[in-house]
Amino acid sequence: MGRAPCCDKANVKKGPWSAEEDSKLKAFIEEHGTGGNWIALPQKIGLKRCGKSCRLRWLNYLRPNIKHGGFTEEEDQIICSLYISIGSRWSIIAAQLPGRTDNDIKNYWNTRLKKKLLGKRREQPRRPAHPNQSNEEANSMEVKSSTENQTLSASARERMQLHMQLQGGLYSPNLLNPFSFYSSPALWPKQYHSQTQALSTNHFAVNAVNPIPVLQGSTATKEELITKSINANIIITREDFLGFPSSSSMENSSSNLDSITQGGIQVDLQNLVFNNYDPSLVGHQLLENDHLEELERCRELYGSDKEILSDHFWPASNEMGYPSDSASLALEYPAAQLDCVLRYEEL
DNA sequence: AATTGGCTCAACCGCGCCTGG
DNA sequence: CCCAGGCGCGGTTGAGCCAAT
Repeated sequence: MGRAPCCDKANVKKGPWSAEEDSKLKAFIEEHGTGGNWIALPQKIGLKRCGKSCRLRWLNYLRPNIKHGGFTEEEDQIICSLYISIGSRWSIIAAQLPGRTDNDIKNYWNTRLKKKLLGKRREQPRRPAHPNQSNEEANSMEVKSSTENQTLSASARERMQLHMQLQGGLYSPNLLNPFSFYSSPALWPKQYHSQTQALSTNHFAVNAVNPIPVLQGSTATKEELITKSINANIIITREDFLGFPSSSSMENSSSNLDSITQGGIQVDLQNLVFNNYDPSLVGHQLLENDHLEELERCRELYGSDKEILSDHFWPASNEMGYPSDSASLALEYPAAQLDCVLRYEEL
């Protein structure tokens, strides 16, 4: 048995809203509010519309201070960075862009921004991964890579592709690394600056000995945690976030630290989202020296097999509750596998 | 001038999550 | 604990517009 429909579909008007319907809905909500029940709202106003349709119309079009079109370069960068970090969580992305709706951002991404970013890639040959590798070899690797990517979801492929492209610096100097946005306060929207104090003290206990009780004690929803973690990644250092420096970050210069912390942010975020945050496992273990040695041995033994590499360089996936097989790992954590491959290519 | 194909975006749909009884 | 109703989200659709042919 299927779910009961939210309204009487036969007696409900569908399609574009008329000016009269708009003004009725707007006037009512401005005077009385939604009353906490969208389903009952259309009857109260005398509109032959589904409650969900009213909600959508209000949120996406009639609500005050809504902006349509005219996305700025800064907004492009925020959308791109967040999409790479968290994927198509449009409502969370929209929450970072005042006046923008999730629907608007989703449409903008699907119709323009994605093409703007990914389109550039086709225009240029891939940069060889090794100094002695020809462009032809690099391009043939890309074809192989795109075949392998068939096992990933469309979204995962897209994010990997974007990540790789931006690593190559083909779009904007500000996005040489997609997370350069996070480490560049000049690019942050204004509200981040005002939120800094509240977020760092209320939710992540800067320099706390152990951040876990803070997270566990939080009453925030999963979505709020994601949003806050994004903000937290922007406004506090990894050291602040963990309460202690990771072994990797202690050993590295600031330039190295950037790539380490920025890559690790994705891991941190996933841990947080999936409620299995374990500071002992955070810190991009593949960058530890012993793993680098193991990576080199692996390269000699297996060549460039991505699956094997990700198996070797995500050894703690079981303990952390991640999927144990690399296909699932790649599907759910494309950034993790991508990092394995990118790191391999650097060697 | 007519046709066609691509693009945009408002709106719809289905489903998972949350909450209150 | 269970269930029903409502909410909110992400994916998809299709009408309208516009440029190219």
